[in-house]
Amino acid sequence: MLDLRHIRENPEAVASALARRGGSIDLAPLLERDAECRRMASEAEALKAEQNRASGRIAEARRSGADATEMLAAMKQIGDRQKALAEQVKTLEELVRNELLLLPNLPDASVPDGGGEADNVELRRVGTPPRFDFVAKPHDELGEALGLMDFTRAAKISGARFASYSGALARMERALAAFMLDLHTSEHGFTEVVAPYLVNARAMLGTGQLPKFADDLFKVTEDDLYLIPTAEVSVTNLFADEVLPGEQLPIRLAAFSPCFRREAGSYGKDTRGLIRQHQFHKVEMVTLVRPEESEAALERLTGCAEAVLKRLNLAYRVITLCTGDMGFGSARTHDIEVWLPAQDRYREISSCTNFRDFQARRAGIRFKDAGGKPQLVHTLNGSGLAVGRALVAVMENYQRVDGGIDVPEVLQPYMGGLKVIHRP
RNA sequence: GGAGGAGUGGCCGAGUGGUUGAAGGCGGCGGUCUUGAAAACCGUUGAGCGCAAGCUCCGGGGGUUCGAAUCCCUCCUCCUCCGCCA
Repeated sequence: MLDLRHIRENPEAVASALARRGGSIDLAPLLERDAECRRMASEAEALKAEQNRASGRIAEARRSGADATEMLAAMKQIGDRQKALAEQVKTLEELVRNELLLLPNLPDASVPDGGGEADNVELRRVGTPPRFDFVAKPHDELGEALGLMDFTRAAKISGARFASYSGALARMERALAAFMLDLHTSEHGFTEVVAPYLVNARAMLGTGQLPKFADDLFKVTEDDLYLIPTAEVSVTNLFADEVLPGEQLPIRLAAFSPCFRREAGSYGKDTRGLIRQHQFHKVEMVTLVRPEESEAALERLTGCAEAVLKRLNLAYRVITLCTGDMGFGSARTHDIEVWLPAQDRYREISSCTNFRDFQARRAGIRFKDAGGKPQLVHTLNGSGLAVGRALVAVMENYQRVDGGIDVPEVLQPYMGGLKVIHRP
């Protein structure tokens, strides 16, 4: 959520920053409503003040045994007017807030302009894509040929975009997750955390999934809970409505969790294989920092995600998303894309974002600065990494001519020393 | 799921309709004392909105009243007992 005061004071700057994301947003109606709201609020406050003073006088009169009936009648009227006015203020405030909740974050000045994917800027390429002297197969073909991946049976019980895999592939999923968590906790200073997979609307609002993106979420209507699309939601909201002691920052948490996404509007995209599923696993890194540290924290976070790919010896590139391709709450995002031989291109495997105070304002996450004043933190998060897609990358990059899959060295200890996956 | 109890400031805890944003204690901060520290003593110490006056906030929402932390309704959370259960 944007700072309403900042919009009031810099309407043109905000409008032009928002325009960089594409589309056009007219802030005038919002500002008018806000001004109207504040006019009425100060009127209501004046009435309330009068009421409070009179209340004191009535109390005094009562004590001294004087007659207060006249005052009572007068106050009744003022009270009614005050109440009506206050109600209108509340309605207006809610309206303003609801509009505010629909505004995306302001892109950082350093973010490249652009309308979509094509305008993203590549920062660096790391590693060399492997060369095969045979035609590289897609992971789903490899998996099914190995008899370890089954989309048909998964569809039987859950429909499209669900998968089942077994044996060494299932174990590799677990190995990848464990490897990632171990790396982040032992070398990158993250603390591992388990948090709820079902959360309430307040949490979804805090990180920005609601109210705008309800269609992307699975909802359990019976209990008014949502399945998390990423652990970012539960982990970040762990600190909602808190004022953290300044010395606790930075907070770095890593969480493994399943993620659930309806993928509404992605019909026909990535219909084969594990790339785009309704349910997948991800290790998520969440960082809470002081405002002046968030820029550096984004680079650090990106580096932590990259470290996983380096250890797995997978080729990747890092790109900065342009204004038109960034997520709703993002001020600046780096995507990491891993090389997929069968697709002959890089595909997203991690997204690292600096939200600045956008989420903190929605969720109410603050810290006490040196002066003892509560101030909004900056929040960041990044995939470290998407486990399903990491499995895809390993399968495709480590495939053998015989249809087997070599197990990356760093994963072997997690797989009982297994070096090659063959058809059982 | 059933029965009962409770939700007050960073924490503990008083407060059952009238200057109570809220006694007291702990903790924090500042000071006195001390070579220094501890102890003791004194002072100070919530947040949001507003240029300010001022207004709001005692789990959330609603109601009664001139006036509510205090009364009523409702929801949520926690605790105890019973039931069920990975």
